[in-house]
Amino acid sequence: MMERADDLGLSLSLSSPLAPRTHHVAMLLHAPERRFLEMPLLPAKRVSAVSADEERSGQRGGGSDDEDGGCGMDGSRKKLRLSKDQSAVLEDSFREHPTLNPRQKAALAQQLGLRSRQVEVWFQNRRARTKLKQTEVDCEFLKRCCETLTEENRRLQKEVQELRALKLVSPHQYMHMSPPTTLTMCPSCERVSNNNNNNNNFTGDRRNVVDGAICHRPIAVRPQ
DNA sequence: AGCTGCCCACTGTTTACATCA
DNA sequence: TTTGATGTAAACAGTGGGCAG
Repeated sequence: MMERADDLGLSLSLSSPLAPRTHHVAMLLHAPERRFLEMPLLPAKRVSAVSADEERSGQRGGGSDDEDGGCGMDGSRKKLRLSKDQSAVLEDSFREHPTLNPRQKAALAQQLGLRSRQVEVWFQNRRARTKLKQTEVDCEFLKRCCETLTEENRRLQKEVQELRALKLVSPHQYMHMSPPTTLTMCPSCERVSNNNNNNNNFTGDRRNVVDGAICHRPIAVRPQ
């Protein structure tokens, strides 16, 4: 029963102060990935489950059992389940600042009726979850990049083969052909562009245009 | 150099839910 | 259809190491 990340609906907002510090790949994400990252916060299934449990147990919201560390009379630790409201407040707070200073922590703990330690642990776990989900997103994105590049490579190999064959068969016609698809890699930003639309790599203007931005050290790659 | 507090990674326990016989 | 066993994912929490003040 592997739940997909988007089913879980965890928010991994790139606007989070956590994101730029820890995840470089996230900065490269295109629109679909962004949409995923901006999904709602709580897994709906879990929310309803907790609510049902709340109704059954009548516990929740107060952490009144926590000064003893949540242990029952027999010494067994009773697992705490945060209420929907507590979770919502914590999530809101997390979105504002993924790490807490001692004052914020104490205030939040008081507001929610929890121990500071519980708030601290919740934030630690929340950061870990965020990181895990982000890693999954990054992995998925890189996988798609790899597939795209593999496909592009295959296409270009084929094109090279065809051009070589053409060159052998009719060299004269080959000389008068328009330039084939050519990829140009910018050495500074390491991005690859298709210069079919701008042939300035092979004209007077030797600058390299990558997605509209002009880089200054052109490298032209042409089929042999 | 030792202390303290914080964070992270790892791990264990508990809980809820899905599936199947 | 109901029920109990089982597997899995998620949430909460403890522990130890690293690091900065």
